[in-house]
Amino acid sequence: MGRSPCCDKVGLKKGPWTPEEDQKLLAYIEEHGHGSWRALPTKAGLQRCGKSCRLRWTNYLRPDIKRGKFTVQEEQTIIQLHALLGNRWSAIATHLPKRTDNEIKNYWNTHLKKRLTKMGIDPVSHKPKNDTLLCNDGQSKTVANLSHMAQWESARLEAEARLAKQSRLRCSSPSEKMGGSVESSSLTPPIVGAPTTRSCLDILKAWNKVCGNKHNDINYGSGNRDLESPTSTVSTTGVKESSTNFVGGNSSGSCDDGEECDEQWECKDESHDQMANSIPGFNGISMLSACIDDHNNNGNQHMLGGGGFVESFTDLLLSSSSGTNNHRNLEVDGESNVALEPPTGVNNSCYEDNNKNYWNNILDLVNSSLQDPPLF
DNA sequence: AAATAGTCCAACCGCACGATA
DNA sequence: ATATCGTGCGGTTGGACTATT
Repeated sequence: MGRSPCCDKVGLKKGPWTPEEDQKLLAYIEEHGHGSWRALPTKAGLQRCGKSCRLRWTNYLRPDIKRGKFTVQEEQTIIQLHALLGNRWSAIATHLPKRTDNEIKNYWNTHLKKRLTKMGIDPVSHKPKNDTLLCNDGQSKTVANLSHMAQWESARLEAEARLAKQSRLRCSSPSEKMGGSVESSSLTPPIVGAPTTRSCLDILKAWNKVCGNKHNDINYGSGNRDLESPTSTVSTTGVKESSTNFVGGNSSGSCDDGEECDEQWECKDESHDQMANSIPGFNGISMLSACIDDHNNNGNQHMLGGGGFVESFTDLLLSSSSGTNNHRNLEVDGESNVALEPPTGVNNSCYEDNNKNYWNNILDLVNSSLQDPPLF
């Protein structure tokens, strides 16, 4: 399959865009929509290739782009989603309204990656680099299970992104193509069940929930610590950012000293041992799915392998993000913290502890680092 | 004040993939 | 079935800006 050049390079301008060029592009798209990007430059009177125009539009000129500093919440979301999805910037961007994949990518590369590295966390695997903190077998198994989950969630997010794309393409009028309103933007497609920042965070909240509340008693000393601290307070900025439980409602303190962090990692080992001993053939997906299935209680999405798991998980997330929560014992908003009923017949606390501790530690470290300026 | 290093980010590049002829 | 087109995506670059020496 041959690949033709995106444009005739001769005589076309490259490099930074001038205000005049921006104006031309904006004016043209406002009036006609972008249509075929390849044909656009000629029609718009621009000495650029279509690709350059498209990039300029999607990354800079589009009206629904939020510029400026990333909030702590956005940072957390990026870290969490990156842990799930890896460098799938477009998928991550789908869950960060008004942010472009390019912007997120840049922010990751220039800020977050370095921050994690400095904290001794591998920004690729999101694992602490210091293996002595971990039980090797337990960690590898946990990560393997987690990886399966991430693959499913990744597939789901990609599907959502695809839907968003299709939805965007369906917009025929120029004004719609402009993404004139925030709600109809390509980043936040106006489709039922489409991802939003809210649902993104709920993924993590739900995971937090699904992966066990009993954990609180073990690791946080106080069983209702999440209750006490549903939000993350960032003292360096003086701004109290809302946050997810997932990232450790205890963001501002659990890792203030190394011992407590170590404690959590040690607990991970311990709980893994319990898991390994008590659940032969343990499988993270089946565990979570059983849990999800128990909550959905619809019986027809019985999971493994096919879309059942993904759909159930999605349903769970969507239901948890909706204002009215019809699922029993599932409340993910920080304000309420009703204990999640464990799946019947499954002792999953160990695995849950492993996963939750793992993710909580990452974000705890990030949060605590934010309060520790000398680190950065 | 000049040189150097570091940071940031817009823009480019090339590959991949779906749609279509 | 194949070739081509159009576009999206992730990786990388280069220049502007800022901080430090």
